[in-house]
Amino acid sequence: MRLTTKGRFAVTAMLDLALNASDGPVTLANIAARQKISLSYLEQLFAKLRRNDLVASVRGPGGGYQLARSSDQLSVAEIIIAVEESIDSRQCEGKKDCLGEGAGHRRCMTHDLWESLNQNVIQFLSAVTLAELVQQQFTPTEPATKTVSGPASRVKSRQEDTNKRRASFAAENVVAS
Amino acid sequence: MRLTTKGRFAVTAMLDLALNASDGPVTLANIAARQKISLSYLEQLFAKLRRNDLVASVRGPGGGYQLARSSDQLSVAEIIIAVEESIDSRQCEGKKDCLGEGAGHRRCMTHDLWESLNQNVIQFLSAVTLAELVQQQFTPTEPATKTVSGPASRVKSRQEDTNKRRASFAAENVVAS
DNA sequence: TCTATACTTGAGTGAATTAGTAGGGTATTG
DNA sequence: CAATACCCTACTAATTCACTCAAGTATAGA
Repeated sequence: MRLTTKGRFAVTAMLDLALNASDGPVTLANIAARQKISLSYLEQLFAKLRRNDLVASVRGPGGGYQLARSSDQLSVAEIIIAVEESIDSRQCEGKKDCLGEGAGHRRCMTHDLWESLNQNVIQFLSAVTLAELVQQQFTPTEPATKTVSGPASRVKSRQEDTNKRRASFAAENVVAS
Repeated sequence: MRLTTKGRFAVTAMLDLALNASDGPVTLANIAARQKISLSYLEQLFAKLRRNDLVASVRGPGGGYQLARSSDQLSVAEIIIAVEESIDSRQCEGKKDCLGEGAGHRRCMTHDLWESLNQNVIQFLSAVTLAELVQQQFTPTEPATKTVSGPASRVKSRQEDTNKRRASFAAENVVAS
């Protein structure tokens, strides 16, 4: 999966935008200062966000950026895809198999697995809106296990079908920074 | 998320191992030939797989590798974590915030989101066993996954039934959008 | 024992990608 | 008309990836 600082900065910046929406357009300089992100880098990211109609710009003095839609209509997936230009893992190296939809063409053995994973991730991120992230800023939340609304929190409770080894394995491998 | 060719090759190789388990230990040279992966690279990967007790090695002539457990006790998550050593995205750059569990310590704004995503991915991959991948080799399946919901079409409804995850992988299931 | 087989390890490297910088523009408004 | 702030292109240092190379160690069968 492709998830770099680009994507994370973009989400952070959009969240900042949402949080400061009340005072008119927000300048990149402000975001840069608040979030400690380089201005030049932000400009790059916002160019893409704008091209994807996730933000609207206002030029001239007093200008800045605004969300293009209400925050509950903006998903994290959109933001990441906009700046990363594809959320996919780099595809199964397409040399011999796995290139296509060709009729009798054989896909590589694990093709479906990765595709399935991609869908899972996209679905997860599509279900998280900026509005939810905003909300979360006001509810400091105790330990992250109680996480944000989204598929994961439900998954947590329906774990009984997996055997214990795997369950505990997964749990202890979620490293907290 | 961290998912490179390392992880993909490892899963492919393990699958190859599972598929050829009947003829005794499988040599890396064979896997390399069948899967078109460099032998030296495979050796690196299998060193890690062995250290994590996912495979057992048999030395000497006629030797090779075997799965350490039955294929339905081996999850894809384990394999990937073994070779990638952590499945996390590179953490929220831990400079000032987001370093810890410190009592009143402030986490960066999107910390919970990424952690939640990680859990989701691990959960997903933990639920897929090698045995299931083996099974899938014998049921070619129609193009399982259709085009994913693009940025424009957002997923409104939450994923309700997480037990379907496995089914969505084996059979086909399109993201409702 | 001898030796071919096969696992095991560590170091090194070229190519690609990332994470930014630099330095110009262009549009708008007070 | 000048200050503000968006806009765009190109460049680069550092990191990471995806291997390769070389030198072992252990074992089984002749």
